[in-house]
Amino acid sequence: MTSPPQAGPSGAAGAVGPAGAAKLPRPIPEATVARLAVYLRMLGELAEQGAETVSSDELAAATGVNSAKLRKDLSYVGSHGIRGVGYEVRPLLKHLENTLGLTHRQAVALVGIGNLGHALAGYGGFGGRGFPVTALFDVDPDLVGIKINGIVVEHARDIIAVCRDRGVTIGMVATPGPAAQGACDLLVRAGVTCILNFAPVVLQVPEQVEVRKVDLSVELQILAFHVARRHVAALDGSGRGGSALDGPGLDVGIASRNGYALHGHVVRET
Amino acid sequence: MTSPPQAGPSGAAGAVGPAGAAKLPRPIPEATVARLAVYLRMLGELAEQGAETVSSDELAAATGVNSAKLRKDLSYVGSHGIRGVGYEVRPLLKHLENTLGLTHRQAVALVGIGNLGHALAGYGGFGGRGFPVTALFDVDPDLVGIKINGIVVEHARDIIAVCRDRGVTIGMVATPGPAAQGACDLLVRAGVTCILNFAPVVLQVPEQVEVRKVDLSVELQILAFHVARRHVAALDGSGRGGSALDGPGLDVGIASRNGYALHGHVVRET
DNA sequence: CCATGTGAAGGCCTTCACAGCC
DNA sequence: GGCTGTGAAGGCCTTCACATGG
Repeated sequence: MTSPPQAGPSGAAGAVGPAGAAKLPRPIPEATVARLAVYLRMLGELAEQGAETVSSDELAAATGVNSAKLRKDLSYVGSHGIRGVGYEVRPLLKHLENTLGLTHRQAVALVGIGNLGHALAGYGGFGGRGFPVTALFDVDPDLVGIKINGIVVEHARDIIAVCRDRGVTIGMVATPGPAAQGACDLLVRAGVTCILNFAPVVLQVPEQVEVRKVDLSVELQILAFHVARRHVAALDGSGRGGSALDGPGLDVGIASRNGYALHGHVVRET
Repeated sequence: MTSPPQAGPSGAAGAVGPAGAAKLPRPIPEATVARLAVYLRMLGELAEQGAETVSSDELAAATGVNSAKLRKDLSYVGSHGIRGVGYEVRPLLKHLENTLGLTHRQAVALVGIGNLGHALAGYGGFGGRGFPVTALFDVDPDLVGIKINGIVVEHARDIIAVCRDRGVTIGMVATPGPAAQGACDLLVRAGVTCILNFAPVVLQVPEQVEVRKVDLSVELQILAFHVARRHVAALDGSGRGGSALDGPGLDVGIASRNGYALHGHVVRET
């Protein structure tokens, strides 16, 4: 046993210099990596709108983070902002794509074509963002052989061969709970080192495999807790003292800071 | 600012819990709440297997966390384990259900019956866990009127009336990005205070509304980063595959080891 | 001037280690 | 003896505040 406690980022080794490499840039905090992807998307929208530059305040407001945090995040990737101006949209966009490893398309395999799996297979947003779903697997004879978005569903027993053949680098597990570990094992044996797990179980994986978990029931239960908490708080009748955050005088509301020109963006389904 | 740029990931103000009640001496950390739901599920499985008690080591291993963390988590909810033995499965299960506010079923509304929305609507796991999907909405005339799992899809213009009528307390937004804010606004006007957002945008909400975000593209991009990192590490520093663009000789490292991001990448507000 | 970049401070969370109890 | 419960220590991360520089 002793698999790393996976919960998002697993982790055992912090230092990324295994052998003798002497160069230590600044490691990028995990929390920062997650936000970089969000900045990236917003930068894409800004670029489509023709924006040349953005300030940290603008980009931070649009992505829902503190502007100091955004600047610090960008500093981790060696940002090149222009003082007094902001960041150049397109260069920054390219730079983040590089940092996140989005220079090459990553073939994705999906195991489990049930309710959720079917939706994931049909979701166009992945391919458009450089993550083409390249292989589909299930064990149900009624599913094996059908096509979804032009991809044939194959039997899960062929995971290893097919994934190797197509160069799959990322696996998604959307099977029922009891089947998830088996699917995961096959993906790992196929050489997949990053897995997105939708099944409600904790996957056991070798140390070098990264697992992230998306658990919809847990999300709802967390919200339920807050519903209950609100209910209790409401009985307390505390009248929310307005003391606005100590923001330096930018109390203008949403419109001015959030350009709201989301339209014109590629329509995707989620 | 009255509609604050959404706070950082999962940890702005950790204080969560009843203010005046004498029962819980300490507020429950947000991170703990998220894990309680995971413990709860595992306890359910253990109960089905007929287990009477579990030790913190066992439960921790099964849910992928450190056992000390688990004990501390349970201490926040005032647990009463038995020293030398462990925790009684069923009483603990009931206690966690109580704490998470799962004593009443929470009616859920889902806006956006596209690819993912359709899957969510048909996903049986919610109802079974106390979150019956009670209302479905879309604007597409081809969808309005059809039934999914016995629920009729209604037009999004009726969100306010229908949600109020059916006592919806939790909303899920699975629309395309540009439509998400509008859907969110209607839910809020209907009195919904907790929203699970699958759309790739940052929702602007009043302060008392809680939003959690599930962003599948971001999840994949985070994994892509780890693929790239592994690739670099595997090359042992000798050469970096011709990715020209970046500034300093940064080779991507990663800092954190402890699972902050639990399931999915999640944004909390309030 | 204005916005970036960053040391420093503070907060939340995790982990350790052991006292306490069954 | 075994396991829970918890103070204390340490780590990451966020936030502040201001020096820096176009």
